[in-house]
Amino acid sequence: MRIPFDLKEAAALQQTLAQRVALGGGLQGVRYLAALDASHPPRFSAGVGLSVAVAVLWDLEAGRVVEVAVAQAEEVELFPYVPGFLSFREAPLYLVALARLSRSPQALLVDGQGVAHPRGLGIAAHLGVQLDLPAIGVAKSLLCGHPEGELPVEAGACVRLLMGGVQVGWVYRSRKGVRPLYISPGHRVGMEEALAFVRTLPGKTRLPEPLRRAHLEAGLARRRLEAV
DNA sequence: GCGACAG
DNA sequence: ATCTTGTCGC
Repeated sequence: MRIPFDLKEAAALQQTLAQRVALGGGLQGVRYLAALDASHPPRFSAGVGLSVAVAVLWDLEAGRVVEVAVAQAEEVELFPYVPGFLSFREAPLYLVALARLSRSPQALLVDGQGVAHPRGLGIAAHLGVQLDLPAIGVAKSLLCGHPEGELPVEAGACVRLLMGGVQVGWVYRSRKGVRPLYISPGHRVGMEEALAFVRTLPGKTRLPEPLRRAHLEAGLARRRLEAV
């Protein structure tokens, strides 16, 4: 993956890649899913600190984690975090982690936005297009867009996420009373299908189990690597 | 110019 | 993203 020199070039690259995003299709037939999440060192640990990305291979049929692959890098070597350009910071690490899995996943579940992005290329869309795999973005907070109305407090409730009048994703209440999740297709999956798929995932907490596990593994791996 | 702003 | 125990609420 080519890392841009500046945001102007990065934005241009996103606009080009966004044209390759294919929206539509379901995930029937998919058994192995890769859940992606990353962990970065605290701000105040200026200078040194490792960033870690993990790819948790989840067996949808067995309903369990079958493998965990890790990729690391010095945080200072990574592209800085800038809202709207997250993929340039984390995607390179995800690509390494995915390559280390003994089996290739058939779809991706990424911690971040899919097409619910200023230029239509959130990290889930970027990875999906680059790997040509079905991908769905599951973000814990909103980057852009406006919820179409009030989201009911009940578990399972959802409202459309709009940008300029067009739907780019969903605001989804996974559990009763919890803050919503922002679901958007990344590549090779439809709007309805993306939400339907996330709803089929197991989990008793706000995040679907595969992503919750990825989040835990990323944090554990980072501290485990910095300890030595 | 002002507000918004994934991880 | 990360630092963090107990504690309030369903």
